[in-house]
Amino acid sequence: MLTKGPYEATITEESILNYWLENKFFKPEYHPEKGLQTEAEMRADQRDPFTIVNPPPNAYMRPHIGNVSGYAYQDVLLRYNRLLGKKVLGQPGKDHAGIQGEVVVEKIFLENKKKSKQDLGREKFYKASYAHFQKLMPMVMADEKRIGLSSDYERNLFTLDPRVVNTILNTFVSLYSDGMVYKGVRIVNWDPVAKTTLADIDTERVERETELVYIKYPLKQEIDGINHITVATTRAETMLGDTAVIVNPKDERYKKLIGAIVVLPLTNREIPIITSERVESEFGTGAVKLTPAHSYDDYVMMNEWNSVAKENEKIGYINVINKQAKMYGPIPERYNGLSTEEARSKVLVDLEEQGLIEKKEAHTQSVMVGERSKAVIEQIMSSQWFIDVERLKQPAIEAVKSGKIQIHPKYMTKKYLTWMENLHDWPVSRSLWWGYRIPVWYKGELSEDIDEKGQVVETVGGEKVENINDAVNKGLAKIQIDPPGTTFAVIRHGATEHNQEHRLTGRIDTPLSESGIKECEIYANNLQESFDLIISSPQKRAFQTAEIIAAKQNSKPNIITDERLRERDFGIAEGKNWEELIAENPELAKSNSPLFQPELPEAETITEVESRVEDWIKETAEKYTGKKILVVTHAGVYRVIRRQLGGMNADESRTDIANLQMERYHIKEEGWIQDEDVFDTWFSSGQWPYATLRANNINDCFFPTDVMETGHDILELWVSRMIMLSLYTENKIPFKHVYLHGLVKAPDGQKMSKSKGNVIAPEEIITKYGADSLRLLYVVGNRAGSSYPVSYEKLEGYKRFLNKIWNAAKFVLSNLEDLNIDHLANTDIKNLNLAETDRTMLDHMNLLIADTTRRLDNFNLGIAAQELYDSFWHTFADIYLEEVKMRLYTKDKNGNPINTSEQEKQSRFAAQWTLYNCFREYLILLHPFIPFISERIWQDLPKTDKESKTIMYSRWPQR
RNA sequence: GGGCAGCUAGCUCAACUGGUUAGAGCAAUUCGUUUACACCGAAUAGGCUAGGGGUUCGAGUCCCUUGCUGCCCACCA
Repeated sequence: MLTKGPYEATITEESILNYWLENKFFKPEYHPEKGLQTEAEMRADQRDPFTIVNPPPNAYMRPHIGNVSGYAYQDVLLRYNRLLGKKVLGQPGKDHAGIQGEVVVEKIFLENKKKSKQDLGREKFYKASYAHFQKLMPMVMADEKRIGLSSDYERNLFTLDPRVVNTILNTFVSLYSDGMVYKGVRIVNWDPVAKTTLADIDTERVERETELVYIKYPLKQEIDGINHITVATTRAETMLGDTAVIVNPKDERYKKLIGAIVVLPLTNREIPIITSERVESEFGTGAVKLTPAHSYDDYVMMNEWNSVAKENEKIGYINVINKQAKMYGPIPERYNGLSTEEARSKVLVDLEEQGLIEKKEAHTQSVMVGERSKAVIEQIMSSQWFIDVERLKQPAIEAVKSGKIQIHPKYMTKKYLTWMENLHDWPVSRSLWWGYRIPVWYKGELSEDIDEKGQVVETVGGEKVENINDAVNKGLAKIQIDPPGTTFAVIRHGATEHNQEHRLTGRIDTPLSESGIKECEIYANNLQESFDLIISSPQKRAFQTAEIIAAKQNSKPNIITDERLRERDFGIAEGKNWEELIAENPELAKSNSPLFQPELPEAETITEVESRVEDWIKETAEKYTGKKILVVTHAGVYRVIRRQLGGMNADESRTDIANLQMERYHIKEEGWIQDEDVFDTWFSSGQWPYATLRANNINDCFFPTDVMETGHDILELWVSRMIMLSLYTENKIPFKHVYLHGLVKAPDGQKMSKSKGNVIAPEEIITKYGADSLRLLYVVGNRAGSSYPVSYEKLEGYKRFLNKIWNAAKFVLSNLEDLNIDHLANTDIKNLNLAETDRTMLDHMNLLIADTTRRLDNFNLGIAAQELYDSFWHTFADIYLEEVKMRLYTKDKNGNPINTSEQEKQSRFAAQWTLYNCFREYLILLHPFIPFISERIWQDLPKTDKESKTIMYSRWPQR
């Protein structure tokens, strides 16, 4: 029974959550009538799918109240669609968080173990970080559960999970083979302390007092009595790398100097005067020294100039600062090796001596520093991996323009399109250890140097390479998932039934069972690897398996059979020879086992099998060096092969799809070194929707997904990438709708941030007001895209609303106690003696159902929730319940029986009927928003046998 | 500098494609109530929807314009 007194949200919610989890209601396998199905049954289940891939939160820290808000919106949609009768999947995940993740973990190691990442070494650091993240993930997941997010936690995935690796890396390899990946020299933000390149987002700006120095650059030839041009700079030392002086083409003062040659002081290099609209004539002298290698703006201006300039007028860059932030390259010897500050002073002294300094003035400059290291960022030229987005962006623009993907709120569409249309090539490499290491292998060490002209050059094993294609062509680089060498991927044939009978007949050529074929097909569909060759046992089932897989391979590999892979004795499957097996189980000898059929080869001992398999491996590895081979055989030989390969000091990895396990063994070729960089996190999270579903082998039933729900702040960074990569890899849109929520602000309206110390933990709110109240705060009256502050007044109000529902439930249930629920369910509305107030209530209900449905369908969650709130409280509770009371009571104040006449009884029944139906519908309508309390009351609501035991799988009311 | 959004009751926000008298919560004032709920109910007050102009039978909503506020992008060498 519902307890008397105020509603105890926290206690109730915890037990309801356990009830849901224990019954596996969050799994798409759960069916309202059939209960929990197997994965195969779920796959065959004809209900419409509905999928939301949850944006993966950072796994290293517990989310704050704003991070959790998204789950509330996602869950409203998940639960609503479940009530509509769909097969619903919420796919959760946790993010490794790139640079932030690396910094956080390193700090912890430094504090706890007094070891830096260099002390640990790359491999150990990665493993330790992985373990650390695995430990933290359940904590982050606990918060997701607590807010009620009804995602399938058993399918939760970490972004670096081995099951998603192949998908992510494969995309890069295939982008490369489609000519959409290149390595190019580009200006980067280099953090000389952290020794890494930084994305702009990982930097911040600080104000610094400095001096703006006016320097005279002499002209080679005097023009109209002018013999120099004066530039203003705060970074005099970079003049050693100047390649032009740039002025605004409209600036009258310099018009006649455009195209003139300047002799750069100190180095005596000759550089031209060129133009750019970007130069502001009012600042300094209106003439700017151009150092494309060390200033992002200059770099941009160089590219712009070069894109329109004639071939002989193009300018280049000269890199004069190295990765230690020291002066380096084609510069006078006396500056070599100085820090930038030392060089600046020295340059100024030298210029002063030559009388080239016109004046100095104080200037406030904002300099870029690393967000974590606080070190001054040097912009330098470096070779980076890029993805050419030209061919990716058009389909992604089209998908949104055509309305195949809809963005809510609609005005954000423009934000997306503007960003996409201005999108430039995407630099995807990051100098980190924590992430997907770029699958490129070099024959010898890759090194990046500055040559005598200040140009970035790369060498592989000491040999200079022009670009990555050049390196590949020369055999110095390979772009592939596995390390160079021969790869054996081993699976056994696809039969699952292993009853005794099957095993006994299995050794002769029986075909795959129906379920075996199905299993193989699922496997082949979900296999994210391509093979050069398939080698199969000549036995039927193995060969069939090989054929099914080969048919799904884009590389169309040949299948060859090898007699040595034949399994001759089922006994070795158990690791025993047949004699031992019969000794254990004498019944076998009496059976019709083909084991005793004379036409078959003799059974072997394990040693014999091992020796023939060993021969085969050696021969194959030699014959097919550098290939990737899939080996398909029967279970016993399969095990022997694995054992043998495992003993060959080879790298191992394993994937399981359906009931089939694949183990890969790389027999590495000596001398190959993998690229040191990892991918930008957006490269992996940009593949998250299909990468997760593939890893769980359910891409075929749940992709494309229905809704991507996330904060509007990462529309460009994340959503755009998912659309591009999905259209490229899957040739499908990743989702049909994008719902962008606003950001939750602190109670004072300020942005919530750790540094401001105004971060609120969800736990804090939930223990005080309940998860349902918090969900209402997120949803009620808020519209997509708009930010809103945390309001304790509102939370208080929503807590009271829950209490109102609780008490209304007590009233309704206590007045239905004498009711036969089957009788009520079978009573037609026409036979009821409805009062005016009943009809008004029922009409109101019809309207409410229609409104709520329409609003949820249109993603107007805030209005839907608002109307439900108002309707329940002010129409149902305040008006209808009050009006109906006197008809329901069976005793007056003094305990005397009332409502005893036949007419009164009929009226009472009509009231009960209306009360029951409306209340029941309210619970369902409210359930997506406040799942806990609605479920708790549902448990006590009288129900017919046909009705779902959990409100999660009840039916959305139809009108 | 470019783009986007916002400006509505004292405060925080709604009003879905133009359509009754612009609504909630909190705060305020008055009254009531104990067979669901004092974590309640009823009522009152509070608005030239930032200013100005336009389109329309009709504008918070569409167009123009001015002024603030916030966010994103590009940023002074």
